[in-house]
Amino acid sequence: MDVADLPGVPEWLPDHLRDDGIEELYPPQAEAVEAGVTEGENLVASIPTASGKTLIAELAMLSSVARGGTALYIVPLRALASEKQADFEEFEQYGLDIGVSTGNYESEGGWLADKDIVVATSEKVDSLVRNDAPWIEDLTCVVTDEVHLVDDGERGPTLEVTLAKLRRLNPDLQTVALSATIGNAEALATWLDAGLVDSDWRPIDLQKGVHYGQALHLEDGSQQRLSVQNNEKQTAAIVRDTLEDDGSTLVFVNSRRNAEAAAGRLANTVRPHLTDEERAQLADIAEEIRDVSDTETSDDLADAVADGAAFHHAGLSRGHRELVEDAFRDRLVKVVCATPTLAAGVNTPSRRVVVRDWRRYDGSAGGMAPLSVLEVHQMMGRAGRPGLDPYGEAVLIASSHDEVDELFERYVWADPEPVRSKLAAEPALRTHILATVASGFARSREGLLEFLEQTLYASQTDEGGQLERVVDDVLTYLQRNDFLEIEGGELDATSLGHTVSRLYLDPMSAAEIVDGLRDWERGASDSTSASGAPSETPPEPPADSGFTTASELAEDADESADADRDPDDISALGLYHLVSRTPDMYQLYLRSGDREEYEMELFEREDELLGPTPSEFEEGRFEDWLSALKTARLLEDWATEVDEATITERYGVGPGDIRGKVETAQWLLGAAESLASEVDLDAARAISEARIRVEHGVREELVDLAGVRGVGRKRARRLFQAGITDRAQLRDADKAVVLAALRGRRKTAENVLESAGHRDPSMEGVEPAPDVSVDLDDGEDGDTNAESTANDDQSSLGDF
DNA sequence: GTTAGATTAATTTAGACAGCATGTC
DNA sequence: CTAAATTAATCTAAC
Repeated sequence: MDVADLPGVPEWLPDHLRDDGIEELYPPQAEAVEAGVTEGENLVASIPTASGKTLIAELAMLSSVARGGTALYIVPLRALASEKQADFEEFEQYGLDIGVSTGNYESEGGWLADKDIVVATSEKVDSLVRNDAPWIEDLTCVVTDEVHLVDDGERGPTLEVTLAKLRRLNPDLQTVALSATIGNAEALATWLDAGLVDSDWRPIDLQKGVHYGQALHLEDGSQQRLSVQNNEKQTAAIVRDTLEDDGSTLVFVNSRRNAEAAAGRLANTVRPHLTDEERAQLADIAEEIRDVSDTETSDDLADAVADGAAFHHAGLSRGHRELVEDAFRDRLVKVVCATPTLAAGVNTPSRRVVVRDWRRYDGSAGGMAPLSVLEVHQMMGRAGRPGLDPYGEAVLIASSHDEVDELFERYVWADPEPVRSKLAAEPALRTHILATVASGFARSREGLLEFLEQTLYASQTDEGGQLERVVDDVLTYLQRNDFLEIEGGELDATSLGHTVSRLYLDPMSAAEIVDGLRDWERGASDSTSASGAPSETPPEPPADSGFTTASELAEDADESADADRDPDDISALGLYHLVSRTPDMYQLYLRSGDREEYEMELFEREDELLGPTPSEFEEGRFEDWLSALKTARLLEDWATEVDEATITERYGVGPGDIRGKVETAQWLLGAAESLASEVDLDAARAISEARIRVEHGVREELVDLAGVRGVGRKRARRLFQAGITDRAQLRDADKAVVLAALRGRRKTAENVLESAGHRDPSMEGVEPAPDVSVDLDDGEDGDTNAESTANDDQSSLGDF
């Protein structure tokens, strides 16, 4: 189909596409147009990655906007949100306004209602619906990227429920859903009353194959000789073979450690193939990587990158990931060894893809479980860069002759599994039922069931029995914990329930937080193994309404516990532990030896924790309590300025993990603050301080300084040591002292003074004061070596 | 008694969304 | 219903 023949699109679009070198639509795109995407029709497109999904989305959104509407593009990852934003900003030259909204980033330039196209994560959309964002009703077109994720047990239900809500709020809404190739695309189409484009077409050829021995067996029956020399591994042989053809390779492995080890080994394979020019550029990138953070992970990565190899996993910080992705796209880095981060993440195509490990540890499966066909196909789909490579090849590695056949059967020739709704699970419904009632989508049990009829789950099952049972269990739970009231068949969210729903908390997290805080105020301190019934659910609040009531005061007398404790005495550790044991925080793994270590720690600091310690005989709960303590300790270390390298080593995590924990803690502490005032508990001040400290990673005395833009934990500490102890002093500070404290970096010093509001931030002609020491004496308590870091880079996590 | 090397046992294991309210002399 | 790659611990044999 010629781009000139597109019905319903803005008149500038054909020329714009031609400027991009697009004269003809790809076949699946043409099918989509024939099915009416540009004319407001619903559509499900189940097509391979890199076969032009983005253009289908753009055609739908642009034509909808041309008719005077507003479009929403839903993505599963924040990184994808910014990638799509960059794509769509091309249209700003035609007067379109693009907005982004995710948990940690909101695009500037005013209200989302003024935007023509908004990109957001599914959770953010859900949250906006819960908070009655008015522009939701103006939407005319919603595009969902990677809809096959409705199959995901944790996050799938959110997407499912959110789509159902959007469609219910606005029956005329055009719904376009983009999916990887899946087994049952027609089920999705039925659910969404949509036309279907289901195609395997790809713009460049993809050959799947299996390597074994000295040969690469391809799916078309042919074989390529691909010999393994001396001691090298199969993967190395494939990488070498690709390099000889001047191509790059993406290797998927099943653990972080494997990714790092493989990258280290493959560096030796790549090194001899680099030109001097490439070596020099790679050395620069390696330096940038070292500058991102001062940890072992960072060093290892830099070493590999200097040789043209890299690893990529969630333990890397954002900066690391971006440097690796960019260097790989620029073809400087020739091999990336990655965990699944790269399979689902941003677009990083490669000539060849190697799926080295096809089994991955899965606790719930009791060992190594084979990856799903869908997941392996997603990885393989990264092979072949449109316009750059003549073809793509995706290779599985077999270690025996039998395995060759098994891999062909299991993955090469296999169809992806059907997608199935995971909505009928209690944790998912706990959250979504509360939200559905709180935002008025349903006011009775029947209304609730009727609403749930509009989900994929309902369209995939015949008997509603299972769903009804779970709904009733959840309603009971929500009522018992005072999130919902049920009166004469009428459902109503309590004020607490409304707050919880708007804060986007799992009700169970909210219950844990409220109970913990209340427990502290009651001063119930005879905690050891005194917990009551060994039930999974947290203790119930009093049956009558309200929380701080006379009945509780009476309880105090009963227990003859300590007098009420001062909420200001709640320690940061106590609060970090409280939010860490919540289902919204994903826990750190307890390694061997950790158990004893944190049992000791628990013994010493039990008084600081909120709520009764579970008995050691309640295996699961006690373990959770300990691993929450480990997480809490990590957060406490961060908030006492312990060096990043020390933390990564002490807890066996990467710099990216610290960031993740800190971010989650920030969010949950913010929510805890709101909850505390909601239920009239007086802990807001203590919570707020703990939150700000973990946000900036500083001790109490630096909180003010670290609030200045451009000042993170390290610079704040240096300024403090130089005698500048707060923002006001910084504003009127002696420039020589500031410059010395910032290790003579003029530009940095100017920026800092400017954001502090200094009347004359210019550093021209200023010399660093000689008597200012700039050595960081890390915030260690002396139990481990505290090495001071050599560079001045900010490990502040708050850049966004 | 020491130590290099071999054998065995234990340990570890992917990823990542969300609140709120903005700032200045 | 299921594993594999490291790493730590232990053992062995030669000196």
